[in-house]
Amino acid sequence: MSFASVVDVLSGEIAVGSEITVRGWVRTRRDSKAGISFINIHDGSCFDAVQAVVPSEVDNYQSEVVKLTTGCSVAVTGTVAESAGQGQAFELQATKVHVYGWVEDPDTYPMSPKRHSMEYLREHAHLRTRTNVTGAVMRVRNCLSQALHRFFHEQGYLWVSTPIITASDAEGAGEMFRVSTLDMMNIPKKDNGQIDYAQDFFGKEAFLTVSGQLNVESYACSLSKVYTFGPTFRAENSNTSRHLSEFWMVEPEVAFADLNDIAGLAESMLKYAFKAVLTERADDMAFFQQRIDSGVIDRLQQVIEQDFVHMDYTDAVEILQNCGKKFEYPVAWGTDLQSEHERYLAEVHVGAPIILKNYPKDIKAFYMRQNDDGKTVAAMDVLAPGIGEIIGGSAREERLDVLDARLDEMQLPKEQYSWYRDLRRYGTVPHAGFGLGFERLVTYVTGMQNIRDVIPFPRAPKSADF
RNA sequence: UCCCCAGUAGCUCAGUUGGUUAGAGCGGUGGACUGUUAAUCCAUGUGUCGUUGGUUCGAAUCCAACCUGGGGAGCCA
Repeated sequence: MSFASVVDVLSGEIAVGSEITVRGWVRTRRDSKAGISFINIHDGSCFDAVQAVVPSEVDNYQSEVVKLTTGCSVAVTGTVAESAGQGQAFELQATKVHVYGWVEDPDTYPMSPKRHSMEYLREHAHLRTRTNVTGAVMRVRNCLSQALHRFFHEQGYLWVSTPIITASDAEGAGEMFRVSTLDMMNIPKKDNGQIDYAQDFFGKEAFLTVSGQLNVESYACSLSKVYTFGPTFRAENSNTSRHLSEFWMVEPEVAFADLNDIAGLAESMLKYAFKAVLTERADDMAFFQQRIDSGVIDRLQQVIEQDFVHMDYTDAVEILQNCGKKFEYPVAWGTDLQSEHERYLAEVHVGAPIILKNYPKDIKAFYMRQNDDGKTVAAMDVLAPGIGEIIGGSAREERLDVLDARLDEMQLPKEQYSWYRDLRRYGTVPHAGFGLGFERLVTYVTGMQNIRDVIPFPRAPKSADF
């Protein structure tokens, strides 16, 4: 007798007639007065639960088996058999049922076998892991994560773990969380009344990172092809279905690459990940298609088959101005595109992900490489229908004189970027990279509406429970 | 942070032009039936009506503030 996962039983990997033990949680129990009970057991190894057929001859049938409710944890021993009923190819003919843990009060067990709203599940984030939807999301999330690592590994990229704590408050990508061990009730002050950060843990102000990009550029300028994949923090007071205070980001950075190179990288990376999900998590994707978003599989299939549409910002502005649609905000060259504009381009004009390139320099970050026209920078955004920006990237300014001029123009302190400038002083090379919001990718792939439902324990303004 | 909406049973919601005893479905429980599978059928219980304050003879209902959640916007990934 050996232990087996539900997936091993249902996939037919275990020979009919084998005696095994399956361990997991009860999803439903149905009794037949003919003297048997059907118990569906899930263990997270796949979407479906395995059906255990328990005859009344089992020792604890009356005392325990018929009292099992949704959520109880059990080990069921029996033989694998071809199912006599509809709905599954294989099942478990039980000879022994061991109960690990009961559900205190079935009436108030939060994950009762009925439809729950996503908001309700979020408020029970420690138990929503038992549900179909959260299980499916987490398996797809894992699949995407593994696929991305595999993709970069196969392409010869090194995974570089950039620091989560940073002393630079000038990364320029948003509000940051402070990291400090100072006693908040007794903050040390300098003579001039300002806080004396010299007494803090790092001897200076420290924060949680908003991006690994600047750090990983240093590794790209020596190891050539690198990427980061780790948590990122934004203290923005963003209350939307596509923002988190703590999220994961994938940031490849490539030496000797230009904007078109990384646009191509983004495209092949996404296609690789989508293919992996469709082949490896067909069971979960079928569920999303059926219950969450009826177009989700076709959409991924189309993205895989079609070439991404590339468009210059300047051309996009022209299309928006001439499309005849009335927007709440006017479209003008030099201003950032609004959500409604991005949505029109991705959802109506193209109907698929679109790569927008070469934005006006004044609305983009200091490190983006200036184009020869003097007006634009080599930046790109990948916009996905329904979500908006899923990837943002650029060629990096590798010319020290141009970078310095830009720092001056934006009144950024050069001292704080001394090590970043060194990369341009010593053997500089053209390089480029982008950042992929991992949870936004999971949202797109699953068809889920809210980003808070595709990360195990979401952190957002006024929300850090569990 | 701004705009809009919501908060009533374990869950999803209905109700209320202010007035005695607060409603349904699902879930739970008990039973019937059945190789069942979101089973079906019968029976059955459940409520500080988000919090605090105000108006009133009387508030779950009207008003105010606050809290929480949702949708949209901004910021971005």
